[in-house]
Amino acid sequence: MEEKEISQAVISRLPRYFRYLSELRDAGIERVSSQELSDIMKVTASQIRQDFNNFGGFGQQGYGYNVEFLYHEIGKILGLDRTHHLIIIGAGNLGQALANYVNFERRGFLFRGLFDNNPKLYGKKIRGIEVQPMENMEVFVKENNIDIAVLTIPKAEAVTVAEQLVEYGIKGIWNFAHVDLNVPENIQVENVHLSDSLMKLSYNISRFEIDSAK
Amino acid sequence: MEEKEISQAVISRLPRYFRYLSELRDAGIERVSSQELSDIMKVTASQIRQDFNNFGGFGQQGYGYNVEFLYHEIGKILGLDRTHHLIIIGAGNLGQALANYVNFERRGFLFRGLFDNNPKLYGKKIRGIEVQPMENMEVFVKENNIDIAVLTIPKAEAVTVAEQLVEYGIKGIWNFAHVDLNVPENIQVENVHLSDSLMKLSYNISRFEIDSAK
DNA sequence: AAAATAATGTCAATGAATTGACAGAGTCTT
DNA sequence: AAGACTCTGTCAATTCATTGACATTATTTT
Repeated sequence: MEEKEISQAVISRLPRYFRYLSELRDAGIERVSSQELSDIMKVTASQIRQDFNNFGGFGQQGYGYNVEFLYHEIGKILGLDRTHHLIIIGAGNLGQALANYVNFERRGFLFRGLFDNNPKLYGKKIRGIEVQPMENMEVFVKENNIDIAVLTIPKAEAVTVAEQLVEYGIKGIWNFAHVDLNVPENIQVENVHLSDSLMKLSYNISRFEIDSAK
Repeated sequence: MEEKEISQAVISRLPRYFRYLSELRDAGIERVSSQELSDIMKVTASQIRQDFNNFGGFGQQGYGYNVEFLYHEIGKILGLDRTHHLIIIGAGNLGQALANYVNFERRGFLFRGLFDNNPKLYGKKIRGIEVQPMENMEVFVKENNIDIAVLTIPKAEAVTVAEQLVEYGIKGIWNFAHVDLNVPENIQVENVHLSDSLMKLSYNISRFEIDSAK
């Protein structure tokens, strides 16, 4: 079983394929060709075939791809066939918003715990789950088989807390703190730097105005 | 004035440079070489020089870069020297969380309005700003010189609302709805697809486990 | 059942992004 | 003020990603 490393460029496109396939599926469509997908998604058919082929042949010549099958295969590749247990560290506005976001459960991401170091929040319930002090994290992570931690705390604390979580045995961190975490290679980090994203938007707005002034 | 198109790959890195420069600046550091930045940021010195050079020479041979100057230049490139007026459409948990996020103001992104179509929310105040019905959007956008709309509404509505906003004269959309918007070329869209991000994390966790089992 | 059609999987070509190398400009030391 | 040193800006080389082309295999039609 030869394994070639798959680039993050490809991985980044998978969720989008997954989303479109889910829509086709809901619409009751059974088969789809790379050309059809290409038209809908506005990417080249070649790229679609190339991307899918990284994981082996999901299609059939002369037929195309079976929507249901492809949908499930991509789901499996993305690890959506298994259940993840996640905790949220930081029960501020963003932490609470994420805790309330029910859709993640549909994909197997189960919200299990919510932590903060503000005593005023202790005991407050979100979707049935109480805010706990951060001292409880260690025991909670170990006893509840938590694999993902969502960091929605200020950057000053984020680096230290991340290191602790790694010690407790977490496997991945979804990082909303505006700082680069310092964790071992074997721990996966996915950053959501909202202000970076907003700055990119700002750049593109400015650039467009400059360009069109010419 | 020759203008070469700058790739989004470069743009995506600018906010991170900006962040590190801001930290160096706060630490009172006056100058920095591409090699030093390289060590701190874990990217190649060559890339740093290449990136900065897209916008003209900010450094000096034998000296390096002046932190303060570089910080401001990058800020200008990102359009942070001007003020943006933004409204948030969708006063649910995420919309409220973003509305409460004060740090954006520091960078010139001023939160001006909050809209929803749930009457129960009308009049609710966040940071002094009342939730308004979405029918008010058109007049509000035009009268208040709004250039950025933040979409935190369900995907079913997002596409239509985005089209309306474009008509009203918005220049950029920060899209948190899990759908691809359909807007003209001259309107900038920056997507924040949280579930895509979570799926990527999931993939990387799964992949690492598979890899290390070998 | 054969011919025509459709569409994948894959190889090759192109294009984009990153890295490496170094000449030359500027700084620092003595 | 001269020489040693530093570090950028930039060109070239390399690596990575995307696109194009097509042989092959399956499907559909007649």
